[in-house]
Amino acid sequence: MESRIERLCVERGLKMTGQRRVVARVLSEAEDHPDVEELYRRASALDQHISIATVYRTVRLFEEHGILERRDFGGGRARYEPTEPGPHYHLIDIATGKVIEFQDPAHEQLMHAVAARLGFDLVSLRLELFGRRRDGSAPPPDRDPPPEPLSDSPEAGRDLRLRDPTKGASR
Amino acid sequence: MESRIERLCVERGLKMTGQRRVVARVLSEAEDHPDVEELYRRASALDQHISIATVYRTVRLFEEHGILERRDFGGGRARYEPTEPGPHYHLIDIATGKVIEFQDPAHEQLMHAVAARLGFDLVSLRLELFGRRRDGSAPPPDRDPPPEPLSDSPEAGRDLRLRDPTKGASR
DNA sequence: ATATTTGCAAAGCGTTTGCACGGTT
DNA sequence: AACCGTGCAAACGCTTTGCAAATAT
Repeated sequence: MESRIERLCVERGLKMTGQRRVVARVLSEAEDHPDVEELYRRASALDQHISIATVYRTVRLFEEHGILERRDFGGGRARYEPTEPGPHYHLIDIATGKVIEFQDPAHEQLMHAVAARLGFDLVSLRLELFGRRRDGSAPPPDRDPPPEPLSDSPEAGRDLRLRDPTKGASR
Repeated sequence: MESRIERLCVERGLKMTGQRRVVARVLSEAEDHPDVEELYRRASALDQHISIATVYRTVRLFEEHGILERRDFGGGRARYEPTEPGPHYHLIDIATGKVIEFQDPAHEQLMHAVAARLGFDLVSLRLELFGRRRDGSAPPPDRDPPPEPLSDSPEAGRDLRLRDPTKGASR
């Protein structure tokens, strides 16, 4: 079966190799924001004939073609998610590392206004919220229209930079 | 002469060595958001007896003591600035890499509201604007109350990740 | 048939660290 | 005097890359 992302690749004229197909499929099925190592793990499960170097090359390629978006939630590794139509942002649960997506058009307007006030046209912006689940609030609250799609992902909630005491160094 | 940051160090009981004094002074005098290499360069100009490892250790120490804040404007290297009283954000000129600081209390409220809507207490957030100077707008516009302090800094305006064609790789 | 892609292992970058030495309190 | 900070160079973690073999069009 042809995955959604594979279809995008073909549309954009990318040469489809076996490993690209696998990565495309893994990405199409991802509900979260995996890093390269995680993609490699999932891809390997489907097809042993993939090296991590190829995964790196593939995500870069896909990103350059607008198929994928690279995110940096702190932690030193890039995270990826398929490009979605509208802009959205991320709230990271610092206790679990879970990532919740949300939109906020009002915020966008505000940032355009801020940039304009400073004499700039806003080209892009980066926004991430780090929060702690309110105890007393069951998992995601279920307001009228659900607060927007959500997704989860691994990663210790780290605000600054990594500092993993289980390993030697870090960056 | 004792620099502002040196004073903070003493207040917090840090042992003041020659190299820490120099780094403290460089930071006190910085109007921008230098990375470690730049700090090292400036510190070396004042005192040869400093190694870059010490600069790394010192900024980490200062950061752990709340004297310094680490920033990540993309580009793969951490940038530093002395801790300031209120929170503020950064707009990066993608043409020049210049960094302009701004505040926006309204934005903060909004983000608290967003987090609350999702069932979270906002612990911290990361916000950076990337923009292009409006041609037709002289440098920073001079509205009633000046649009807030500004500062500049090196760095190619790169949104994604580094990709410096003058060097081999990058991350 | 030919230009691209892959795997492997090595290199690169920013950052941290082990160790012996030197300076601070 | 005891401890802590420093310099050097080596190690680290993530990512990119050179090269020869494999593959897509």
